Amino acid sequence: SLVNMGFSEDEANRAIIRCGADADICVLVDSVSASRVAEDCHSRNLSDHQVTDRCFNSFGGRKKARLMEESRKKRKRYGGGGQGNRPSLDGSDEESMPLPNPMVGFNLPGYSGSSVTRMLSKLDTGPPFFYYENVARAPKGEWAKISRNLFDIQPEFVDSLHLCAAARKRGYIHNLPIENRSPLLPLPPKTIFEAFPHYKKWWPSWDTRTHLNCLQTCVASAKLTDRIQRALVSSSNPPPKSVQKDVMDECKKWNLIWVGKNKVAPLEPHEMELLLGFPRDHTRGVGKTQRYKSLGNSFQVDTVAYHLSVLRRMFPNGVRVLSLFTGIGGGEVALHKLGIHMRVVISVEIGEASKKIFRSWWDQTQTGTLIEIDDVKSLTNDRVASFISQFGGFDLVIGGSPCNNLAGSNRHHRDGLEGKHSALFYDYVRILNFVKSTMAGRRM
DNA sequence: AGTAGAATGAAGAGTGAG
DNA sequence: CTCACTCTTCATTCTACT
Repeated sequence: SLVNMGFSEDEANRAIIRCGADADICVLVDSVSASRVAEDCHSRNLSDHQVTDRCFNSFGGRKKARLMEESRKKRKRYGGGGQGNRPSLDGSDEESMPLPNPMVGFNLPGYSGSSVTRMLSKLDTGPPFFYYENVARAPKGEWAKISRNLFDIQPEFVDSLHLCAAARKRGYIHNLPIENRSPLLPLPPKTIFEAFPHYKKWWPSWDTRTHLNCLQTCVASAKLTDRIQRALVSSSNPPPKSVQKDVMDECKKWNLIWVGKNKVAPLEPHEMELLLGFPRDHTRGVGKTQRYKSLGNSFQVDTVAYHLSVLRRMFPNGVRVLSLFTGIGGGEVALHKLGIHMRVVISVEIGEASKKIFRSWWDQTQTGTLIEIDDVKSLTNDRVASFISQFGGFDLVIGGSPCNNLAGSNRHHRDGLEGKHSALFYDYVRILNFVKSTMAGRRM
């Protein structure tokens, strides 16, 4: 089982020796986790100054002054409560919801211990637990609006670049505990070269990227990469600064990698799967365009799994999940890789390709009950109520609502939360509130 | 009906000099 | 503090072509 969950045979054996052959799978996973974290800290202290700096030394000089200033503002905005969960009540302040720098959320593996504590009101702690996700850089004021609709809980902004080799700036609002989180193991490759060592030989010294930019839904055309290749072949080595700049601009814009002499190319779908924490070929079976699209719209599994890891101790017998906007199942893959059994998943997803991908993964890996629903609009409160009585409630309501009208890449209809697609957020709110009130009424 | 290619910037945040 | 500048961004729409 441990090997199937992605641990090495060696690690599994050591854990079994430590804990005994009849130990619970959760105990074994914890054991491997602990030893990996210990190892990771050890090696980092010796070699990785960059991370160490960010960890411990980033509060000096001007940065400190700025952070102090930030926290002053925050205290003012949040009424001096110190926990940062409740906005001020006067409503006179503008809707500022500053993004943290570095964007590491409440805490991340390898970034010292839990740096933040928070207190949630009893009304907010559930059941059920809920987990909401969307792009961090939404238009101004939109995250304040999202937060207002989700019990004024402060978003946790994380750039997955701190956990894997590609950037992914996202905001998460959830009512999960934030202490005693544990990362998915093995830890994902943290740099481009760790993820793709075989490309190192083609990587020019003047391309200093260590991380990729955000994986999006479209990729560069072969004609573009051809043009770049021709430009490089017909210039000196190394090329003049102007050519370098043009090439680098395209590489960053389109997330290109060096796959041959003077040859760049977009990531293959299976390489995106790797970066996002999915099993290889997870999205295989649909057209390439669909694979790119659904991967670009997906969770970064390791990031989500880190947040969800606290559920493992709380639900040793598995969880009942209401999964809205399931997509290719990033949340479910995270739970599975954490070793958390899914007794029930009600999955709402409208995309045919995504549904096919998710169903195929489920059939291969899961034994629980899966119920699929096409449209979130057709999941009426009555239907939710009948699911609640059928399964006795939900333990987790999870989903990232459509980002189309929030995302910076959208030139045409970046209309904010009220946009055609992104307005489905309010169905997430509707359903979550209904589940909460129904379960509270039945004292589940 | 589906795919590939190309064109379509603004918005915010961060940075560093002055 | 201002100001100029750099950087990044879960995308949409139209066209040409199988």
